[in-house]
Amino acid sequence: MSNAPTAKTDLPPEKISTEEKILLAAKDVFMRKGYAGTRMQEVADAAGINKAMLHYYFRSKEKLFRVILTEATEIIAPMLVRAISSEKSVMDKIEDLVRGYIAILKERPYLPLFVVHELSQNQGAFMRETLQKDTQQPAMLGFIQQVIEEGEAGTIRKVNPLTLVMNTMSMVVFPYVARPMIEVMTDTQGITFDMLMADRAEEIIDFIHRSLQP
Amino acid sequence: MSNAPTAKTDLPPEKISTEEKILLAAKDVFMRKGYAGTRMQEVADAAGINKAMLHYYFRSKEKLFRVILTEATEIIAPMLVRAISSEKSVMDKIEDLVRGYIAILKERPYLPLFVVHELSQNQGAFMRETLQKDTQQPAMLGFIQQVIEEGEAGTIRKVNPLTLVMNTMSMVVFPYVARPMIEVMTDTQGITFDMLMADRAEEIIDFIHRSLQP
DNA sequence: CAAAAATTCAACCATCCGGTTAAACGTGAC
DNA sequence: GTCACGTTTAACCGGATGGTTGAATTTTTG
Repeated sequence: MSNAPTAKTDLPPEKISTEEKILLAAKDVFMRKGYAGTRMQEVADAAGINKAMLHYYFRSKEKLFRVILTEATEIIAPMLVRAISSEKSVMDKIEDLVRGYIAILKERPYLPLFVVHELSQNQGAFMRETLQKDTQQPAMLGFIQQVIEEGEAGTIRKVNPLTLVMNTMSMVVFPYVARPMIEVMTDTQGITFDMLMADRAEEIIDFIHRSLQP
Repeated sequence: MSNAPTAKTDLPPEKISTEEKILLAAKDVFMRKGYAGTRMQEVADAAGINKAMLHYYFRSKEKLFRVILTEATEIIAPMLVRAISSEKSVMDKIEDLVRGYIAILKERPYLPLFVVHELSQNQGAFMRETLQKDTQQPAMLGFIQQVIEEGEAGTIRKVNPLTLVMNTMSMVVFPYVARPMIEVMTDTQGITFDMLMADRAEEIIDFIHRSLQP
């Protein structure tokens, strides 16, 4: 699982290692099909290699899956923490949070559904601890405190901090989770998902901003 | 797949037919594990019957699954349509929508994640058409029109109707989809999911109400 | 009650699937 | 060249899994 082969994959510009090909293919298939729905053969085909190679680089389906899921969760939690750890006002932090997440989700639309689905299975059990550490930092407590303080100072209205965070995350993430359903409901009307999402960040920010008026 | 057996399942109060036992068990297992993650043996065990019975009543795993998924989607779409088909104001319809959905979700917390996950697989392809019919009724167009009219009349502020619906649905449904993650993030702080959800309906209504002020 | 129909079960089958093996291939070091 | 090492492949293995069968049992019907 270590050396970089130079093998026959000699696309002149990029020499992408077998290990990387596997990782890329596995990410794609696992994200779309989930752990249970993924067949090792399909990953091998997607990577353009033999099935045995998967077991050569990663010892088992579960090991390979863990790499992918860990990578996925390492994108989610830090983004939240980063946004609320700055020195800005509550509303500015919310703006950073909304814009940051939506930018990430535009690149990785399958990510939330994947993480949530696997976390609800025993498959995801192993990363609960990691996720807890990431999200239970002083940053979160500090933000909760800040929401209360600004509420009392009158910068924003008094609001339950957890409700605020939950509402924000809901509006940002849910459309990507519900994407298959949204597409079913709109695609006969000439509306594409991307059209709906084009100004989503600003719409959400406006919605929250109005709702936080003192 | 028709007659009601009186068999040995003689629990004095309720005589629940084998077919119903299967349906109940299948609902439970499919909802938690998804199609790919479900084993017919597990369904049989959960129903307290032999595996061959499943194939006697429903011919295959897929047939059984379709019954469950169809049932699930027949809960979701009509609720939306019903709420927005009344003669009430926009804000009152939103209130009905929020309270109605949350009542349903408290009974069936796995439902959204299940539907969305399967819909994103080819497994769910067969019911796209059904879902389209349900959600593209005149009711939706009427509601969109009403939001625009009330915006011009000044009852509420001018707002993109689709954004309003999407924000509402997001805040209502997302916590149930993200439940595994929310529980990971809060369970060390003595906060339970039910505590978070206790006043959720009223919090959402308040949030939307404030955001719709002209 | 006896024949017919519906229901239940244990055992079995074919296929799929994750994983293994052993041999072949390529490449860099000496 | 050739030895050693990392890499690749085809063939194979055993267990899990969806599905089948035929006989036994129970319920319904005349």
